[in-house]
Amino acid sequence: MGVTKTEIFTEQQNRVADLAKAFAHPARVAILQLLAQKKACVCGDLVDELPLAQATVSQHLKELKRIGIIKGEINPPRVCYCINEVVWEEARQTFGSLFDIYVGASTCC
Amino acid sequence: MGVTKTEIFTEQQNRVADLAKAFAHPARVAILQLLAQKKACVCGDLVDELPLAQATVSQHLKELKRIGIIKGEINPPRVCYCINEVVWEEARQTFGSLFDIYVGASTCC
DNA sequence: ATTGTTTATCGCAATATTACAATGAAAAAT
DNA sequence: ATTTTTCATTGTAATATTGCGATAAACAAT
Repeated sequence: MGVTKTEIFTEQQNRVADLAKAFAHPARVAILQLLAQKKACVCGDLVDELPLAQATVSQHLKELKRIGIIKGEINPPRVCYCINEVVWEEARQTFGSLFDIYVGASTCC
Repeated sequence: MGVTKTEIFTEQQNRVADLAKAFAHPARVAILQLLAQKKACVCGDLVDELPLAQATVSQHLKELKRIGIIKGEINPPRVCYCINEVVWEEARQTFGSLFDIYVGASTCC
């Protein structure tokens, strides 16, 4: 039905899924790469760097802000975006330990 | 339009997005955790472990196979699933270097 | 007050995803 | 041959996502 049954999974599983969603679209990967590569905040010129309409970029930014992995600081008339260091580290840790639960050496297949 | 413009992004960005999709739904996270925790392949009892219908689980498995992160070996009447070690490592590397491009210490925000 | 600049939001259209019942397919077991 | 078991696929329904034009909002500068 397009409706995910979040209530039947653990908090951790839902959080992993949400963090993964931040990277689950090439446009958002591109945005995050742009933000991560700069030391300073990127003030709005994301639209110029991406082959997408301003409304579309704004929507992806909104989703990234919902997840928490970026921050937006209003600096009228611009808005400056940057990586949220805390959540970025949370994501690094989360995926790090996730990948570590598989130790390799399957006995079959 | 619900249609991602894959052609306007790099191969790498599209691959990251695809790998992230494997983890972008709590049911798939649960499946991957189950498979990763076992040494041996899991032969079909995934449906019993998950609060989802058999058809739904099968659909998620199909998506994970498309991405390549799991393998399915037919062993009639069962099918044994396991992590694809190569792609699992690819994902680990991919996300590892992705998280490393951000060095922290933003000068603003 | 008006204009210009920048970003967010709304509304719409199209496609994608999620979920499941029902059915089909494939092979072992009876 | 029929039944049973297991998994995939099909069909259907509902919700989510993606994309963009148009518009609104917020503020600076004139």
